[in-house]
Amino acid sequence: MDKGWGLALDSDSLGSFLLNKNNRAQDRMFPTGIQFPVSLDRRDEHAAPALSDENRVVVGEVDFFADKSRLAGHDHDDRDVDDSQSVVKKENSHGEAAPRRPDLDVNTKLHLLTANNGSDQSTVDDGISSDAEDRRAKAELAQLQTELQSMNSENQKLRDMLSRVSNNYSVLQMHLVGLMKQQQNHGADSTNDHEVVDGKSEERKPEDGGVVVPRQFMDLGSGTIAETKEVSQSSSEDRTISASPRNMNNTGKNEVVSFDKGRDGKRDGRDQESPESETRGWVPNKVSKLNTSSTPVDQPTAEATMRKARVSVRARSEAPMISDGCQWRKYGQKMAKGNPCPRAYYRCTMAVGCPVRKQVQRCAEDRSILITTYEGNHNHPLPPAAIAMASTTTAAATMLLSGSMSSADGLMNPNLLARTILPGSSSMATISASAPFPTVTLDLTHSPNPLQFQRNPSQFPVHFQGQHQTFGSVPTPPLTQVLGQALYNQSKFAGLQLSQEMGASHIAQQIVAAQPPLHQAQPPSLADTVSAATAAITADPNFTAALAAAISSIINGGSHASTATANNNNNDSANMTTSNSNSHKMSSFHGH
DNA sequence: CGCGTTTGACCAGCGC
DNA sequence: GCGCTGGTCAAACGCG
Repeated sequence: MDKGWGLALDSDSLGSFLLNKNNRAQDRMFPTGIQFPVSLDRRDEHAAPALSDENRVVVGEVDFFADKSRLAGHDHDDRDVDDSQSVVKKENSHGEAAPRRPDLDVNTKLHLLTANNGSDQSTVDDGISSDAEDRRAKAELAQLQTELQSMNSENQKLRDMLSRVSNNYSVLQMHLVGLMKQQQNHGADSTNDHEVVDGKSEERKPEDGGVVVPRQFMDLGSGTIAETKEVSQSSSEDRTISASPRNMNNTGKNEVVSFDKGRDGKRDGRDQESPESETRGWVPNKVSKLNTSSTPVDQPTAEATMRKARVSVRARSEAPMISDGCQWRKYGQKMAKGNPCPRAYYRCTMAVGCPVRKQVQRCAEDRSILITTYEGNHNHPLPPAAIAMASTTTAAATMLLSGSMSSADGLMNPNLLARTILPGSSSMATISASAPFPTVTLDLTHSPNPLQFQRNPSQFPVHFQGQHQTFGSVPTPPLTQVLGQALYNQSKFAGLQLSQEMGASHIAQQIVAAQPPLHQAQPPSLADTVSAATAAITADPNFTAALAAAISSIINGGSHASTATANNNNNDSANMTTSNSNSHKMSSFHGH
């Protein structure tokens, strides 16, 4: 993480900007001091505190067009100023601008992007107004009004959703504090009781990362999100639950069972006898005793459901396996149906009992594509770089999944979430309604031209159909595009409304631009943080899987950034193996 | 010798 | 009930 923070802002690439309901939404989202989880653990002076009132200007409820209109009122030396003004004037001429508020004047330096911004910029200043132009203008106005209404509707839904998420988060956070206090109280007679597996106490080694983090904390989300969902399990739940029978006893009741009770007697015996058994806490199939003592009896059901969520990364790689900063041990290989390439199974060995698994398989259609699927939450600290990167994406992932997690019908009503994340997105229906687990797929295999990358965010669809969610068609450089989506979601999470028509870098830049110049002298803002993260992340190939892991973390319930994993597509397994010569030593984190 | 991989066996879920 | 499939286990093996 020695990369510079510089973010090259290309003013020419600035797209439209929809600034909306900044603080108001933020206040609703994070009451009682809960901050927007975007702060990057960069341990860096540039790392901004989370989005907070102290660091944000109160922009208030700003109409999209009014906001853009404000651009005209500011002088700046950006070379796009004339175009922006032109557009603004035109928009004002339509009477769509909301009342201007001097205190909200923010010079975003944005080149406004509307459906017709490429052609109408000269139609105002020159004073020429033909009938054809009037008709076109009216049509545009109608279109814009429709879009505005749509956006407002989406915003409202989003705010409601975020409000629920925030409330849940607040409640669960307090619950966590209580649980941790309970754990401390029990610490004397049951040291590391949450780490006792099969009657054996796991050893926490400093090599894990220097910080001993209780698994309880690492599994925070698992439990908390499970709580939020425990009332909502239905038919799909049955599917998932049945897929995790080892969580249940033979009666199928939601009783908490210890690890060594989950499987049949034969397996139990093996697990108990095997010296490795304690390292095989395959959590998705086994319920932690931690939760036994700290959560409602029926929680394991929901938790088991959530743990089944997966994150899949599709990337082109000739290497047999992409290294991601974690240590993996192969424990199996199978021939999967419909694919001549074997599927390899790995488990994380960075810490004793880490439940994370991943599967690696080449795509049957294109064997240059390596599909890596992650499942589970790490129960150990990860390299700081991974944490930092994951922090950037956690909010996006939270937003990504908030609809599922915060509402009883989340998983059953994915369309709402789809509209929320990317309203209007209609392409690339990659769903597998039959998908056994909720899955987020990062498709990093597409390589459209750079212009598309810059200008066409439709290359970055997000889909929430069925229980399968996809970041699809991420172009080259894919990481930047992934970042763009993350930032897009993040911006929504923060109350900003950015145009879905923007490209990845646009979003990052506009988040930066959204920060009022007057506040530049203040401590790093969200924008600074994001821009810094943008610079670092877009240059860092580890980001991809960091995002994937972050999303996985959220899906599986771990809202903590440290659940993230970072991938580096450039390393092969040999490299990883070498770096893993010490089983307790973190593998090298390339690029940091 | 320790550690990781290979590989056949085993198990559970699911569909027919 | 049976077969298929995915996932995991663990002994055998290889490597440094």
